Amino acid sequence: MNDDPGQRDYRDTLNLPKTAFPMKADLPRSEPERVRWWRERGVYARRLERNRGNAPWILHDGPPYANGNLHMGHFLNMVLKDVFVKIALLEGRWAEFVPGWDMHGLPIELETLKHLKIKDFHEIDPLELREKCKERALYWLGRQRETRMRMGTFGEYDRPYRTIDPAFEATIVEALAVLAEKNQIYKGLRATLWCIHDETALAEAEIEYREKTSPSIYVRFTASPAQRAALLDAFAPDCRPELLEGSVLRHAAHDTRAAHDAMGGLDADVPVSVLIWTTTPWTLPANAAIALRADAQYGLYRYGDEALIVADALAPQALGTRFAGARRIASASGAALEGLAVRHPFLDRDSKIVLAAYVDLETGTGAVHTAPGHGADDFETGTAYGLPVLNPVDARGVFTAGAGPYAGLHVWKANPKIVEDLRASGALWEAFDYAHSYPHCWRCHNPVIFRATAQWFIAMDRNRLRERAVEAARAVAYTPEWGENRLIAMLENHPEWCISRQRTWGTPIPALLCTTCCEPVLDARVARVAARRFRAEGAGTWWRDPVEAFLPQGFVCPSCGGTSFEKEKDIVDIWFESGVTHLAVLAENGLPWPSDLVLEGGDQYRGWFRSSLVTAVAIEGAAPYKHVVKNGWVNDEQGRPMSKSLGTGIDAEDAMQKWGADVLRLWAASVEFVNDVRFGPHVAEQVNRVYRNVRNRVRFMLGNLDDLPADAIVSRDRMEPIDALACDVTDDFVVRVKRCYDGFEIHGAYLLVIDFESAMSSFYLDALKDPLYSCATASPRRRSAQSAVLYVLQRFLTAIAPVLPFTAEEAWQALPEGLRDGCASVFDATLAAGDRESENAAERLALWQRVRSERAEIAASQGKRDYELAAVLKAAPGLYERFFALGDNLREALVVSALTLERDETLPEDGTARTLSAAEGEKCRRCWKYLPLGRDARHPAICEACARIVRELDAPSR
RNA sequence: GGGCCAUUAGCUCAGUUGGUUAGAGCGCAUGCUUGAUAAGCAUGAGGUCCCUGGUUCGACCCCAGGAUGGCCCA
Repeated sequence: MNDDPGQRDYRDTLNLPKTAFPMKADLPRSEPERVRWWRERGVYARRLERNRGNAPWILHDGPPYANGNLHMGHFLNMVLKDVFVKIALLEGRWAEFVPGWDMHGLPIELETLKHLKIKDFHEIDPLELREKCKERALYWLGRQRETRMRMGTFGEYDRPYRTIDPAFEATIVEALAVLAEKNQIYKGLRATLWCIHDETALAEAEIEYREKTSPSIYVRFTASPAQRAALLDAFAPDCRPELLEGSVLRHAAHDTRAAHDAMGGLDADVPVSVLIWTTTPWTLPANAAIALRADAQYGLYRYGDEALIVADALAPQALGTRFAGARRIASASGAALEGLAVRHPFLDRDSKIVLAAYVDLETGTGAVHTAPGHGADDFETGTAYGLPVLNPVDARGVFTAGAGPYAGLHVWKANPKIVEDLRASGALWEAFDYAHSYPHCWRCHNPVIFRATAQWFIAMDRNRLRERAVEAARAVAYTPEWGENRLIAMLENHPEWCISRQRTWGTPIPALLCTTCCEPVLDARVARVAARRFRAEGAGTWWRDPVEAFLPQGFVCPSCGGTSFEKEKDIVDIWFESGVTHLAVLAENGLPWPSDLVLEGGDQYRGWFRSSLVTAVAIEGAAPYKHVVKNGWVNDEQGRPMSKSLGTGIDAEDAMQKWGADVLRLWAASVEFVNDVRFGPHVAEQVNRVYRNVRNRVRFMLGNLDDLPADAIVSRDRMEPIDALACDVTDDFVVRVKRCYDGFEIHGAYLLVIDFESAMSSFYLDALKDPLYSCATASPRRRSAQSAVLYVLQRFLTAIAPVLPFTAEEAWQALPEGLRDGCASVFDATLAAGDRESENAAERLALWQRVRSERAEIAASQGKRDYELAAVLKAAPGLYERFFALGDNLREALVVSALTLERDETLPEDGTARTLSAAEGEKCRRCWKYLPLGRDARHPAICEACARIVRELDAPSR
């Protein structure tokens, strides 16, 4: 210890920050503890209970699929949902959140089969397979549930909804009953997307498009002699003069006789063919027609010893190198050729010439090979023209006897064989490999085929369902706004919804087959019996119990009156299951219907947003949600999609282990989530630094509140002017953050938070260090400052709590108990600005800004800094009054040792002028300001104010 | 091939109805501080606002075409 009073170290007489809130967060370790802490205390449940009775606000969870670990895409979506739920809770609304899981379906069934090392699912008893699938789904649900809670999300995790619950399965079947009653569901033969690997029909939402190389072939469909004559009759000779001989013909161009003359070179032995293009040779056995476009011009092209019919627009492309040697001798519109026919290239069958709107003039020949059994468009054309629906392919993709010489061959193996045969027979014009995007099964990733089978469909065009769905969609709000058009396009452009699947792991469609008349029966009464049984004992009863158990008293076949039935084996599409969560979850929990918000990735416009809307409109007559918010895709740091197969996917659990959930949650706020976003180690590190910023500033505030007794808190109207201003600024911050939150603008709130805390730190808190450190502990100046810091911190923590729940709670718990406003958790607090009169608020904020900019000017001045300076500040009259009212707070805020404020009428309105000079006196060893020192001989190195404080402290305690 | 979305500093993003010198945070460089210290403060460098045309007195902003990336659809 130094006895020289001039050398005394006054550090221990200051009020330096002190807090248990560590600078280093160690989130990966502390967060799981906090999750338990919240659960043990029932923080979410308590807050929800307190809000019950207030206005409800329900975010309805679209169920993630219970298969595999959660990745950053899940993280983004789940955290965003949680942020909105927490905002609503903090604003006092009844925001019960029931998380859910989609647990039936092919991926789990396939994974389970793989697990059991079973190749063909027909080999295992359905009930046994279902039991195994259930175990598997529950396993994944358990893991995902843990991960989801680890993210810091709140919700009813003890009673999530699960599509495998008996009550849920019953709801699904009840929904089918209602649809059956409303005549909204039917079984029909249609060309549906079919996976030959998984042996089931697929919905459009289960398709992904990938690159595939297919044989691209141009094939002649040659006319028989009689067909040839009819075709030539329909053609008019080309009237371009350079191709015609003699003006007479030009004038008689539309006379068929003249036409024949013009085609005089076409001897009877010159074959005439329609040239078609296809990339699916295997569908040729099912060809029934060739579709042309009514308004397109088709030319009859003479090449060598044959004549070919192709669309003029495509002739150069279709005829390729041989186009130059071809001569166009006649033309006809597509419409003129309707109803004619040519021969199938290898089967004893005609192929009829028909018209279809979808024939394009971009690729191919303008003459489209049409097989109603193997294409959706083809099927419609077939229906319109009464063409046979040929489907010579079985469930595994093997040709049946109907395919003639190709029976027994797998479709993909048949492709080269058919091409080879066509070449041998001379029907092939051209063949090459063609890379294009082709539909694949999104479960097994194999290419799918179109195959006509009998399936159950939701009839979109009965009862105006499609139109009503569009109308309902128009009544919904969207973020982004173009989501409305997107969703409506999905409703309008899609055919009937195929809801049946030929698998085991799902909810059975309670349909019967009448053994008398062989008609399928889906009857609401039967479905309701099934629903009752499902509710009581699960859907397994459909496989376990005899058909009689599902027949209502006196049930007979509606078609023939028969009384003998078999159960159908189809299960329902999982999109239908998740599409009725609004019925199973909202109603069953006593929550309002429709929900206020749904929030999913953009792929759900075609998925859950659509399926939910369709079932809701069909059953309830309205949309099941009020607002649709879409979040973007999570790509890697180069903007490329993350993919499991490329190993670029990032597991949410791993990321949380590395950076902590709060850092990642801050990332979610730092990006514009509506757009596609990027994530990777560099991005995470950047956000991590921002996080540390926030954390340290919170820590600083906590450090200065450690000794503030609750009864020393100064109310806002008795605070010093600058402190009251800080509260005003904080109120403004809260109001603006709330406005962002209420508009789902998390990123906007993030920007406000960054702006607010950095301004607070560099301006207010920085200037406040002197009063906080060097004023007497319990002095009015210091208590006022502390009270403002408390006010700022409480609001700040409440405002960031939705995004940074772990950190906000940790900081809240680090507050001295008396300073928590009676809130045991930050989630007991209310997100609201103070109730102070907002009168003159704008003026007060302007004053704050004005002081800030004066401070910035002084800080930027070269040479001297901080307390080395004394300032003379001249201000125009109006401003002078406002500055004057701040008293010594103005000097503090400008961080100078001395300030002279002068009124100057010559300055323009609101103008100021500064004169800076070296402060007189010497640096006080205690407060570091430059002041006259040594008035107290016992403390020669400190200023008078400090000396007074030190004397007080040095005095023997009473 | 079609529809939609995005493109502003190395990174994440602001940019009000078209109007002087396009901003913030992080990073980087330099300095200060060592009583927020693996922190805090200040200053600075860094931009062909994706490109090309057009409208306009004036365009990051409006229009047209194109490029790149993403999603969805065929």
